[in-house]
Amino acid sequence: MKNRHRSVKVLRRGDLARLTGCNLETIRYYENIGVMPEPPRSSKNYRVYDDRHVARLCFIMRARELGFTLDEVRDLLALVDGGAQTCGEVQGLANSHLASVRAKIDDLKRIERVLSSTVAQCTGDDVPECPVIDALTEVT
Amino acid sequence: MKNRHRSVKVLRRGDLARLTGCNLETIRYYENIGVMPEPPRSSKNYRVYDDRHVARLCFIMRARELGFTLDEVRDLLALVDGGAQTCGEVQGLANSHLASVRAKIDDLKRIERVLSSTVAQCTGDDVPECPVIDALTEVT
DNA sequence: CTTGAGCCTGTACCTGCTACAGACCCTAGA
DNA sequence: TCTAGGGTCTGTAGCAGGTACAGGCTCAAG
Repeated sequence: MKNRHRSVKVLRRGDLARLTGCNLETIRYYENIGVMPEPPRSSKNYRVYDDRHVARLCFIMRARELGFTLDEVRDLLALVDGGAQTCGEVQGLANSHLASVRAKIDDLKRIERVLSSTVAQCTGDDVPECPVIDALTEVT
Repeated sequence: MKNRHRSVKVLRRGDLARLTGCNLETIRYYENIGVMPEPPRSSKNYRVYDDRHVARLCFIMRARELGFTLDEVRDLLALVDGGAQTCGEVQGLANSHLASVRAKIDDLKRIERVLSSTVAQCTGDDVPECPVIDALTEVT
């Protein structure tokens, strides 16, 4: 009730940041690179947001959490914005992203194997001989 | 035998790149950021490398392959260069790197689980309803 | 009336490279 | 001897995906 006597409370950039947990500057960055739309401005040139901006930013952040690149996010948004996106199209994007996630996991697992088996040979003593250094030095 | 009549064949930047498989420009970059030493120069100001540069660059590349950051590489090199590095010190660095590798794997596995279980619900049809979009849109 | 908070803009910084422009230098072939 | 082509040198800009700051407005509370 406390805002009844003046224009309805609008969301400014800081509000959007707080509501979504997004960094303040990142919001402007997303606008610059075109994944967030340019919002209307108040008379004092302040950005004015509404519920749909909140929803879109949440969408973007959720997609980023799932490891989609900003390019992929743009593709997803284009499909959604087109209104005529199909489950098949979205599934295609998600599947190719899934493949790259799995490739990264495999890479890291390989690294983990090499690293842990090497470290396991360490004595951990105050001696200069170290299997890790040997592994790095070897011209395998 | 073919170089006997002039000064011993020296390695230039391109040779070092070919021998190690490192990108030409990356060598200069590593020098700029201080992980490769500044090599001596020829009379015409060309960088002149030798075996030890080859060995050091291989060391760096191998560490990078194992996912060490350049900062971590710098630490490893400092220990090695110090001459008095101990197995315990190196093991410490390797172990903390290993922990971050494992953390990344866990992150990606979580992403993989969410993504694959969501995609599995897709019909893949030409319909606008899509579980992936729903998952991204939901204010969970 | 001042102080602090918020917003605006542009720009620089981060990691780990990669690529390019514009200048030299050197060697082999015609 | 000239020239074409490669190599090298320097500095700088670009990529992703942000983050952070300076310098200037505006606004509300005390």
